[in-house]
Amino acid sequence: MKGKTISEAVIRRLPRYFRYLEELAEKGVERIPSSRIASALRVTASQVRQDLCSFGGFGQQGLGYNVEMLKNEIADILGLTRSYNMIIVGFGNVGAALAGYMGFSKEAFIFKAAFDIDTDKVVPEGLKLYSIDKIEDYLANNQIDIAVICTPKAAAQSVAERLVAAGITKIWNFAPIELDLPENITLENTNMSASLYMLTYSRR
Amino acid sequence: MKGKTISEAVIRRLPRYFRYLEELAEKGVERIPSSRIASALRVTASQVRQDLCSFGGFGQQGLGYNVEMLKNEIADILGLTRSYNMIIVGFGNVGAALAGYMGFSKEAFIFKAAFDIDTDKVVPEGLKLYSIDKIEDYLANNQIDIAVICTPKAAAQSVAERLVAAGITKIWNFAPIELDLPENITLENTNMSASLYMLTYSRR
DNA sequence: TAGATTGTTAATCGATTAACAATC
DNA sequence: TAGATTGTTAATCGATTAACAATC
Repeated sequence: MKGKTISEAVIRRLPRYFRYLEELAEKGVERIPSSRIASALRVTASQVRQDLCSFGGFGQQGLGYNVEMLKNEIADILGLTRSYNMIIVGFGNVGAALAGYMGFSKEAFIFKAAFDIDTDKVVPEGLKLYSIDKIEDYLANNQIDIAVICTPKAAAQSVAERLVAAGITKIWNFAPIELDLPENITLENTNMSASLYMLTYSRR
Repeated sequence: MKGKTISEAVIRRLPRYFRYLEELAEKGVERIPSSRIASALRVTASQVRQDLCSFGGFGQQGLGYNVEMLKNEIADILGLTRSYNMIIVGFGNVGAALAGYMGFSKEAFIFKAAFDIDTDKVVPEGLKLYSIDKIEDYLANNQIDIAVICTPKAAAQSVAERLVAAGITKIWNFAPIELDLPENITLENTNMSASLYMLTYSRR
């Protein structure tokens, strides 16, 4: 399977493998068989092997996988070996929560600035808050990798277009709307309501 | 296709249809063909028809779908015709953001109480903050549908177990850990880091 | 009626699972 | 060596797309 492009389905599982491998590494586990990864993440051992094999097998027959090696390999595939400068557009509840969220790797994801209509809002130490008018100015003078849109629905599309025009290629959208952007933009949507609906929908 | 169980893949798309139909309804659009839904959501018309047909066709040949009717039908399937009482466990950045988030339907999702170790935190009007020790007490005396876990990683599993023991069956987990819970619990995970990794991973 | 568009079946495509030879 | 476990191929399963008759 080496050399083939990795499917979206596999990529979506990589963060879970990664998180689990981090835990194992912390605990000092050195080797792990696919069967244990599988039971921890509630998938099949076959799928684990198929997934890991798709980007080049790092296991050893009879011994399983080297935790540290596999973790590093996945980090590399996910692009976690470098750091990313980020800005937040729309500093309401969601924007503020992200800026203060402790779950992100502090070294890998650096919140540089936030933009809002109201520039009097309180921001965490180290983060700068600018008027939303200043987006273009700021992006012309600062190298930013990822923009996070946390504006209300009505503002999101126009903000997104401004970001794209200013050279942003990776957008994380929290506004509850389908953004219409060029093909070359990498867009990730986090739809809070949709997640909640998965709980209100009763299976079976 | 009527009568068959609706697949997970279809269910995951329903919130997007729903959101789009809400927009159309607001604009006063009365009928819409599958082709237009498809282009708005960037899926195929065939898939839209297949999806909608899977829970009983509500379209009319030659005329498309009645927006209001379809919206109500999807709301019904997603369980949005009633309201849900919710509690938040762990009132840090994420918990506070959810409590203040304006994107949820205020009528359908009602945040009743929050629980934290620190009971001196500021909470929005109408929400009560209790010590985390009071969870069992509270749940014995209040009918709660959904519990949201926003604690740090280390506390999440034990909090989840306490919630389940106290009768909670629907859990929305924001803590960055795989919770191990009984089969009958409906669990929805929102993994912020995973979403971000989808942006750092470079396609193509 | 003619045109549009659904509902649904069949064909295709992709992803998951099973199986097992290779090998540590 | 014997046991364990991978890498990988083949089989299965499910989801998406295509096609078109039915019908508004």
